[in-house]
Amino acid sequence: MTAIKENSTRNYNKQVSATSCPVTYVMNKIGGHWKPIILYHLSNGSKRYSELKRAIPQITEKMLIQHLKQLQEDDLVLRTAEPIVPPFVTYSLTPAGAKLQPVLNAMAIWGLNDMEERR
Amino acid sequence: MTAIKENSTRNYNKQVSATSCPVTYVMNKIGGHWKPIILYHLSNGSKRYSELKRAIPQITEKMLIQHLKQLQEDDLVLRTAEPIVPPFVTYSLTPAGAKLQPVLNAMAIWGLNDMEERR
DNA sequence: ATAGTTACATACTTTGGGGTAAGTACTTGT
DNA sequence: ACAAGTACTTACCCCAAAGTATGTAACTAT
Repeated sequence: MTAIKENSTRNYNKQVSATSCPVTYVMNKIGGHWKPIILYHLSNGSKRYSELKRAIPQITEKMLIQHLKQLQEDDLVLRTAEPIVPPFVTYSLTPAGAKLQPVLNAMAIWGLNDMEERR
Repeated sequence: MTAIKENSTRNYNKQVSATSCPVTYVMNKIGGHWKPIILYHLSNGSKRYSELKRAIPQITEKMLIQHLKQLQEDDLVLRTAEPIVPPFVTYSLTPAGAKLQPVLNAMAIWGLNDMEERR
């Protein structure tokens, strides 16, 4: 999953910003084209991998699992796999992921309002 | 300021996400390593270019004006130049930029709480 | 036997954000 | 004459995120 070059200025600055600026810290967790959209779809209850895929048609499978993995690592999303075949894997929000909802809502409200005003 | 290739899938998806997902819309405006930090420093009142530069020592001048320009284009920040020499340019938050403050606060609060919990 | 389903994995390429370094115009202080 | 300050600009490079394409295991239904 894309190895990072630890000793680049870019990466260094990112670390610094993330630890010193809580807003950047949040954006590192929910940034990326698809993460907010994934979180949105999971906010209406847990979904299977294939359900998410169908719900977000433009996303490629690579991007979908990549972001799902990152969201798991950040403890925002929980993966539950039933050991049957064909596989049955569901994704749901963790408590931390659920606590993020008001923040996402606040952002969405500002965004919608701003889009409205600039029309 | 880094020309964009309009007809790339990447850029297309970004546009789509930004117009269909209000959260992504917001992140396009406040994303980037330095934008939240710049907005934070402006939230305590307007600042000169050189004051911002000194307040954020790690940022390069290129990044600083680049982000300031984008923030102006997004109508979050207002540039006021007095026609004297040496130049006297101040940056301040627009009403839209000020309205963003509660959102940034909500993000910061979640971020700080999350950082705390994972220690 | 073979086609389909599910949930991935992996190699390769592209590109846009970010960093480095240097230069500019205009004036004031020494 | 020249150094210093202010607010930029410009050319160039690097790399990590995103996209493209293809493959895989294990089982079921026809």
